[in-house]
Amino acid sequence: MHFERLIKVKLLVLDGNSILNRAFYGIKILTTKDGRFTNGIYGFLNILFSLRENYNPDAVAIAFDVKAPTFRHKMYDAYKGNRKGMPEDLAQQLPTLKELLKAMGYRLIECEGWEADDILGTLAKNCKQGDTCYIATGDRDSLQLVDDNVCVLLAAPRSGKTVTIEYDTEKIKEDKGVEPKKLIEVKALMGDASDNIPGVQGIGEKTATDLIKKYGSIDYIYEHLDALEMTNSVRSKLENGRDMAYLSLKLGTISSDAPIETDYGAYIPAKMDGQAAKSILSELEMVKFIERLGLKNTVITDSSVMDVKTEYKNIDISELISHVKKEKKLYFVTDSAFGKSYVNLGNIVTETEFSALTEILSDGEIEKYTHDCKSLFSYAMKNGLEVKNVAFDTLLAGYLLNPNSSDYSVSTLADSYRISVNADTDLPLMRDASLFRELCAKLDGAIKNNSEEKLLHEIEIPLSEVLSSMEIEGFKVDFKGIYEYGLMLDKKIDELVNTIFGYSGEPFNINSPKQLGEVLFDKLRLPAKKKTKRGYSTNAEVLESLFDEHPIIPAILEYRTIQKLKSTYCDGLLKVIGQDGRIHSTFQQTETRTGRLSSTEPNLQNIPVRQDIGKELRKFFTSGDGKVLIDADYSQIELRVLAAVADDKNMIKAFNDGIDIHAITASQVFNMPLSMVTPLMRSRAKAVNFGIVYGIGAFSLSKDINVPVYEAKKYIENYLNHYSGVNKYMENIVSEAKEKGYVTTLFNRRRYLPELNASNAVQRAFGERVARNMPIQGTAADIIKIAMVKVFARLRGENMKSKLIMQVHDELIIEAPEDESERALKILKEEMENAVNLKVRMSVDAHIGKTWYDAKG
DNA sequence: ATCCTCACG
DNA sequence: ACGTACGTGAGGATT
Repeated sequence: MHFERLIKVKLLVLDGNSILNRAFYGIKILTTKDGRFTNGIYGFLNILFSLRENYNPDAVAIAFDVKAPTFRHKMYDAYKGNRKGMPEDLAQQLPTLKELLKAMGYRLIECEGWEADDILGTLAKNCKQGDTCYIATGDRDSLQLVDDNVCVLLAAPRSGKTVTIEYDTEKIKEDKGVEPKKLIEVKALMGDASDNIPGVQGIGEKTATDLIKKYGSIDYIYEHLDALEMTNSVRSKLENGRDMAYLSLKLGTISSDAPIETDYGAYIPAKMDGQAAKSILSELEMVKFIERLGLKNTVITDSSVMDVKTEYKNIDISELISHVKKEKKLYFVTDSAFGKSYVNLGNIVTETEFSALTEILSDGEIEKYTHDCKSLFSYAMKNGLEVKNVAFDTLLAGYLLNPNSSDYSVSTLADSYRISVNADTDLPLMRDASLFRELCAKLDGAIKNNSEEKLLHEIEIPLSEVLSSMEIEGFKVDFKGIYEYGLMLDKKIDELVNTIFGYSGEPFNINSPKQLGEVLFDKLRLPAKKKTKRGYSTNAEVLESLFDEHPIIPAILEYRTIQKLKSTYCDGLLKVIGQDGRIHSTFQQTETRTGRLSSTEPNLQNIPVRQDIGKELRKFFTSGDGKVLIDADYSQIELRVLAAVADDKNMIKAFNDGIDIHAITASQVFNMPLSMVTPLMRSRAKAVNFGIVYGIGAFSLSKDINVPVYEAKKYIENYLNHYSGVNKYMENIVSEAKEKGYVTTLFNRRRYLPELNASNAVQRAFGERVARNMPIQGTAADIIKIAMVKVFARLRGENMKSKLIMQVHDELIIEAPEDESERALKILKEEMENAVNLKVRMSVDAHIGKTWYDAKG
């Protein structure tokens, strides 16, 4: 007896393997800290979630292939060898994905002897009147399944992301010119190389579509071949290709009789097993999805700030303070919540409360546990307070534990380090507090485990205070000067635009690489050298190679330079000058994967210097009245670090003897006495030195210094022969990285390198270069950070008014009252040179000037 | 949101 | 056959 279902069901069927494949190739690389690949799962979930949102299915079926191939696929294989298997990086992800989907309540379909598309076919075929079947797949083959109730959602890569395009009967007719059912007939005639469908030799898409449109089917065509109207050439191709046409038809037709449950009601999702799903997602470090499934810990988030504030009103401040004093610990999350003892700074209003806080913050006996101590230091500094004894910081710790991450919020850290809420209190605030305490303990353990305690407590935490001071001090600039410089640039831009339009014969947007490409390479017929995803490449390298080909090229190059100066620097900087006439950049301490700082809003670490016209800008970066700037930079810090970490005797000696390192390198690479080294040779050797630090390849070096690849290769070989310590280091560091999964700096800063396990050779090579470079760039970053902490302490300790105001990776700037300047310079140089004690001595050049332009020396 | 380009070390 | 040196941030165009 069969009862018709009363409720009509919208069923979403996913071709699991195909979607996973699309997702995998759509996302570059994504792994957990220990190097497990997760990009396929990540992309799959993104697609699944977006389908759920867009189509709101009542039921979901997810089909996966089971190894044993079907008859149809056996024929494939017989016809054209083995089909490509799944890459190892992806195959590893499959079992976890399945487990997760089950935990989410979905029913998976795996049917011995049947592939996923046959399952799709069967479910499509069984779509009952009134039901709707959506088929999500990346395989165009499935388009043949479309009918009035069946719609295919084709996943396709579109500019880096995977989007789904909806195909119903109309859309297919429009696109392909035939009904969905006829698609397979067309394909049987035209073939499909990517699917190993042979088709009829010599029949292409156009002819195939026309034939099927006219005659309806392959059967009909072959039954009436002699009588049908067509050219003799097509007729004879069809005659010769008869067997292939029928074979192709078989190969391309998706089965619809897989032995599976076909009642859509059976695929209505079960209740999610939240615990299981959450545990899998935490292992995958996919906090975003934990949130999307509503499984997130209820921790300190923006919404809970309100709770804190309302509850705070009932707290007796003096009780709180005496408690903190007794415990000797203050858990402190700025503008959010505290630990067992908690205070919200936003609520500190009365005088007694304020002074009480002063007392606690500056009490060195009381340990402060923070998340983002830089903002605490800033708050204190702006209010004339001092913060002593920051004992732990979860933001900095999270960064040190994995600098590859991009989200170090308390809630995310809590989820990725598997902190669960101890729900023994009904006060949400207490729950947050205990969670934060547990997070501190957990991260502290992890830091110790990695031997990163010194890095955290002696470098990063003290550095936070230095950075907060630098941000607050800011850099004085000459508003009027920048403005007028901008007017001058505007005039030049006008002239250049006229010149360029004169050559192009028509106005166009020079800033648009697309339009520029069309003008240069279509209209003016200049030879295009390179292509990008979106069209012709018009970058400086390409334009320079065309420099003498057409007078428009030099004009465009100059336009680009000036336009950049105007928009990024003049307009950009004017926007961010404060009321005090100073620019207060933000120094990001948890941004880079190597341990460097970065600078934002504005970025003051990329103010022009290499070209004269841009360098002018530095004349507008000045010191306050009665003050000067002291600019000090390390000479070749990265090469010195290389010499030290590689323990290369030759290079160490060269540096310690004070020899020009690029010149001596040239004499080695070109095998001649130092006195015979020409400037050209020196500059090439310099490029080799740089290249070595970056993990060099002969190809890139040859491009950089304009010599043949074999020549570049020879230079590198000579180099590594002479600097044998460097050679050994480069080999060892890569094998060590492969073994451990990460590399470290001299001060134990760590970077994980999941790329080293990639099956893709390009990604692996990248991982190897990073393995060679990060310990060098990172150690240099450690060194200047140590110097900053020391300089800051000296200036403060000696009650000087001089202040650190800038860092540009190997360069520090102090703003000093004129009468302190010589002393400040001495301190700066001394602390920088003696920040660390390596076998290679560090050398610093320092200059005093009224502007950055002058002080740079 | 992502790409392209280009500024810096 | 393909891509091609490490690390950043910002503006403008395009999707």
